[in-house]
Amino acid sequence: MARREAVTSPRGDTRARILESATLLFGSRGFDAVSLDQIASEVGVAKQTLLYWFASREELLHEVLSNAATELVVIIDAAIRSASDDPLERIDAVIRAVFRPAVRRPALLGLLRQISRLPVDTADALTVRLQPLVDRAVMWMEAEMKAGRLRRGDPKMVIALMYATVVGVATEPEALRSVRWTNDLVGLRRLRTEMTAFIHSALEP
Amino acid sequence: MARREAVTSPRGDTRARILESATLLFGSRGFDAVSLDQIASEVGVAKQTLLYWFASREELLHEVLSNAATELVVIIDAAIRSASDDPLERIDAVIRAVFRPAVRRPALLGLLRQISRLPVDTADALTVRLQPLVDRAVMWMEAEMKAGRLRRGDPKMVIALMYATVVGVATEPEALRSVRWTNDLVGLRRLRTEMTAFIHSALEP
DNA sequence: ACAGGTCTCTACCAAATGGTAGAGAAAATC
DNA sequence: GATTTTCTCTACCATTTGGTAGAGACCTGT
Repeated sequence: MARREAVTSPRGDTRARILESATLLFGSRGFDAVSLDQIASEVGVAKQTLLYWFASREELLHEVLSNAATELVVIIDAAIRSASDDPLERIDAVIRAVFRPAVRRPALLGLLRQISRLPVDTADALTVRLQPLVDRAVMWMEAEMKAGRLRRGDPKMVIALMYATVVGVATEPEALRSVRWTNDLVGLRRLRTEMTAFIHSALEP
Repeated sequence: MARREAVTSPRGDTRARILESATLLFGSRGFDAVSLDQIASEVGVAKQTLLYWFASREELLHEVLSNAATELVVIIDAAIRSASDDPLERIDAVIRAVFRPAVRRPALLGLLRQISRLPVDTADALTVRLQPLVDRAVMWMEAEMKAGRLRRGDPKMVIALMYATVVGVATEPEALRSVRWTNDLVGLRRLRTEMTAFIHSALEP
C-alpha cells in the first residue's frame, strides 16, 4: 500500500534529495546522531533506496562532505572576485557571503565543525578541497600586512581566528540565546553588523 | 577471570572516574558517538556499574554537564577576581584562564559546543549555570563601553563574538591544521599570543 | 559470627543499527 | 512486443544499543 503514491519528484532527483536531506541532518544533528532510517524517512523513501544510491553510510557521508566543499568554494570564490581591492572591504564581502547561506542552512557550516570527529580519510574530502582557498587567503593576507593595509600579525593565526569567529557565531544559535539574541531579521542584521565591526576593528592597522 | 585484578583505585572513586571518562569522551567525540560500553571499558569496569552509579545514560550526561559548568564557573570567577581593573587586562585574564584548561582538556569546552544538539532540558544543566556569568559580563562590558574604555558596540553581541572566537579556536585543532598549526608548546604560545592581540585590537576604543 | 548495606559482576532482553538478497515496477532499447 | 536497465521496494540478518534481574563479593557495625 501507499506504493508509488504522489512521487513528488519527476524521478531522477532521488539521489539529489537524499544528499540534501543528509546534508541537513548530518550538519545539524551530527554524524553519529543520524541513522540511515532517519534520512530515508525524511526523504520519504526506503532505507534500501539510500543504499542503492550510496554503497554505504560512509560513502554517503563522503559525498555530502564533497558537495558541501564545492558549494563553499563556489560561494567564497564568487565573493572574492566581486569585491573591490580594499582589503577590509574584501574581507567584508567574504564574511557576508559565508554568513548568508550559513544562516539559512546552518547545516553547511555545521559540517565543517565536525571534521575533528571524523576518520581522517573521510575528513580529507573536505580539507583537501578547502586547502587551496586557505593557502590563498594566507598569502593574500601576508601581502596586505606587509603593505601596511592590515594590522601586522601571523597571517595564518589571524585567518584561523576569523574563521573561528564567523563559523562559531553562525553555527551556535543556542549560545547566542544566552545573550538574548533572537533568530529573526532584526537579530540577523544586528549580528552581521556587530560581527563586521568586530573583525574590522581586529584587523585595522 | 581477571576479576578484581589490580584495582587501581582504592575504591570509592569509581563514580568520579566514570564522570571524568564520560566528560572526556562526550566532549571530544560527541554525545551520540559515545556508548555506555565505551565509557565502561575506558574506565575498566562493567557497563552495569555505570548504571548502578547513574540511573540512565541521560542522567550521566546531565551530571557531566553539571560538573563541567561548575568547573568553568570556578575557573572564570577566579580569573576575574585576580585581574586588575583595566578592562583589556581583565579580558586577557579570562581568556587565558579559559584557554589553559581548554587546551589540556579540550573536552571541557567541547561540551559547550554541543548544547545545540541536546534536548532542551538537558542543555539547561549547562546554560542555567552559566547564565549569571554571561549576564555579569554583559553588564560589565556595557559600563566599560560607556566609560570609553572599550570600543562602543552592542555588548551582548561582542561577548558572543569573543566567546565564538576563543571556544572555536580552542576546540578545533583540526581546522587549525589547515594553517599548518601544530599542537605543541610553540604552537600554543603563538596561538595564545595572536588570539590575545586579535581580541585586544577588536575591543580597543 | 552474622546481618545489612555497598558495590561490582554475569546473564539476559527488546529495540535499533548498517547492510544483504532478491523481487518487482517503469522506462529505455532492441 | 520482448528484453534489458534503472530504480525502489519487502523481507531478513548480525551486531550493538540502553537497560533489567539478580547473584555474589566486600565492608561495616553489632
